[in-house]
Amino acid sequence: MTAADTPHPARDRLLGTAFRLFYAHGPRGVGIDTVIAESGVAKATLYKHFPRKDDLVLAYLDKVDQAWFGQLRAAARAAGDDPREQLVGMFDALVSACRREGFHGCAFINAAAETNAGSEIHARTVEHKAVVRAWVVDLAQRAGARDPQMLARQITLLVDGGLAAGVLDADPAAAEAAKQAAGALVDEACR
Amino acid sequence: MTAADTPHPARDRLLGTAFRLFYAHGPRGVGIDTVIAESGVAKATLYKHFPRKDDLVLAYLDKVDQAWFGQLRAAARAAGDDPREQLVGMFDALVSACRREGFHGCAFINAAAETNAGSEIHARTVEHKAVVRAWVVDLAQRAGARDPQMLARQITLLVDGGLAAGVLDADPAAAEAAKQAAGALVDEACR
DNA sequence: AGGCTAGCAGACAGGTCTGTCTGTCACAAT
DNA sequence: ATTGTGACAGACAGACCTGTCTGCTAGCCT
Repeated sequence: MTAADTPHPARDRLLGTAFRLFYAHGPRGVGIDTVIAESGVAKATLYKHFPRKDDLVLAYLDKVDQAWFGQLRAAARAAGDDPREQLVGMFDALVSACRREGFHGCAFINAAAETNAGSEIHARTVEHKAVVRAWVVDLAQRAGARDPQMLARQITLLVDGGLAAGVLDADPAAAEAAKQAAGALVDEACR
Repeated sequence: MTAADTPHPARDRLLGTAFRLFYAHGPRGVGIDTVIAESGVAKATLYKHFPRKDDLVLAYLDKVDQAWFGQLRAAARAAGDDPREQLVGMFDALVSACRREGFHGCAFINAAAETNAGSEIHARTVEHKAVVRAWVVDLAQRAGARDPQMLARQITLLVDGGLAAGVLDADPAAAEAAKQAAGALVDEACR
């Protein structure tokens, strides 16, 4: 077993390190030199896989998207089959995220905050939020909400608020409050 | 009338320019050279008033705090004397903020996103959010909420969510959804 | 055996950033 | 009139950041 485990071990190491560092300090707060030093990869190798730093940032955001969206769906699924329960249950992902060591809010919002609107990073963030909201709209429809668009917006607002609060102090109480609010709003919208 | 209008005209010009630039691009995205060029102030003058760049950033955040908190209170007051109405009315500040040209989310969250936890800027942000929440807790108490702490947290979550969404697309629909959600939560909490 | 690919190591250029320092000017108050 | 102060102008050092380039090593496939 030499190095055929994955097609590109160095690439994976880079992405893993970038994930950790970018999330902790923000993409702009981490230099390329730090990434290569901590991942033990040569600079030329990095630039072969990711020609510009932004390409690495975008790959990082894709990784975050998969991870976070996955957690959200898993938490919803764990709440049962009723879409109404799922809309509330997804907040368990927020609660556990707040408890996780090193939680620092939403990687997308943090990244978007330090880029000019119109950048690729900005666009990718908007896209991510749109995908999540579309999923919530679907849940809201199946839950029988009178105005699924409105309910979905309110739910995602609560999620984003909880994530934003997490940049400051990762207080699980805020996440619990969001969950309770979601419950009330879902009841209201389906009554 | 020479230059005795204000004690320090250059300082005011610096702060005004910093406010505009820091809010648009994030403190880390704006160099000192840009600030002095756009405000027409000498570098030495800047460093006399603000020994470190962070001091300028903190002064900027104080300015934001006054402005935003003022808008929030004004919107609440405009909604009438009933604390219940005020809890909902404050969201009009969010709605108009979203409509304003160049709206770019919450300056505090954006600033905090690009600093390591533990920095002065981070602390100032936490403080700001605590002050706002304390004010909302007071309103919730006077509104007769069963659990004022909980309601206040939910209201501030919605505000922060709306502000965070504003980093991406300043959609007034999100702010309106937040306002409606606040109404439902207030009703629920005071029933 | 020979060539190809992936990767390591590190120098280098060109730019930008913060913060310091020197020197000059204008005005106001003593 | 002289002295002090607030401000302007800009050079400078030292650090850091991105992205390029040159060499070298080791395994794999033909």
